[in-house]
Amino acid sequence: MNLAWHDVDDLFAALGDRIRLRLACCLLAVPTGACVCELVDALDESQPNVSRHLKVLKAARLVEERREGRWMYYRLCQPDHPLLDSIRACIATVCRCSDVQEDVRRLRTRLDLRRDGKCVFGTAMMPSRSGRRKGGERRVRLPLVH
Amino acid sequence: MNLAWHDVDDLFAALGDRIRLRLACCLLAVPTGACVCELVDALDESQPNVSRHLKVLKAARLVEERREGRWMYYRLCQPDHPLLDSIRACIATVCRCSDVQEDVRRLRTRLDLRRDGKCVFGTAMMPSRSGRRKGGERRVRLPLVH
DNA sequence: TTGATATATTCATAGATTGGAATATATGAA
DNA sequence: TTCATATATTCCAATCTATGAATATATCAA
Repeated sequence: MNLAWHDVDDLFAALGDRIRLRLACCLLAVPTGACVCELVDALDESQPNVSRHLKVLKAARLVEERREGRWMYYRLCQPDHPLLDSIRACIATVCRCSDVQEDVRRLRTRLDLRRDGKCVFGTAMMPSRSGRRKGGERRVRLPLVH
Repeated sequence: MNLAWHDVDDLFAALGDRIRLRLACCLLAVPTGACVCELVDALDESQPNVSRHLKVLKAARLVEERREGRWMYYRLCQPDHPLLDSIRACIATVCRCSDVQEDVRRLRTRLDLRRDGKCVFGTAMMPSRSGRRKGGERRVRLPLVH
């Protein structure tokens, strides 16, 4: 199979951003996918920003999305090209060898809040590192029971 | 070994540009390195541009340089980290599966002009695809005999 | 020294990228 | 319908990136 230049450098450019690389590592750690608010809490970045960066990853065909009610789940695409296998190996190495471990740990904690394997909370359920959320108090919200 | 974010996304960003990816592929094909003018002819890009992009690759610690007389030879760094092995695998796949083959072919043709394994010509020894060089005629220059 | 030449850098500028703030959209529940 | 909420988008300003053109630097030869 022949790759267009267009696709190839977009692939690397997509990973050439800290936030997107962190997202990719998180998604590699959760093969079935994570929803936006879970990723927002894992990275402690704003929701619009996470959403934007996920869009870039999607445009590069690194991730795919599926809607489930109000939640959008993103996961890494299945590698359908040797290059994607190599890219995946890179992401795995970054996962192993960098401080992205913290993000993954926060993500796992967040995933513990799921009910029946599904996200039932919005964002702002995690203690913030950066004090981004004003007031600082954790919003208390009851889980939606389906 | 732990990687700083700084290093990691710079690495991907360095490859997130068409010209730099083409350069990386060319250098993978010539492990002992190629000089700037050979790469200029292989890619048919301007010398300042090739020089600039090589600088970015160097800053990302993907390539290293050595001077030999008037010529600067660039080559891929030896992988000293698992991530660099993975990155190399990516570049190799791109080499195999994309139209960078044309660049590598032109580079090999250019390398045939070497004497004793060293570059003895400047740029503009190759027929131009894009008609970038005004006049269009190939500059005739005698090789320097050392 | 002077001249030729391989490479690097500077300058200017067009275009792309980033991210905060605000807003829009989409879905589900009541 | 109306409200709540998960996600996406738009607007905007700041910043970064890419590249042509011109120039500077470095090396070698004479």
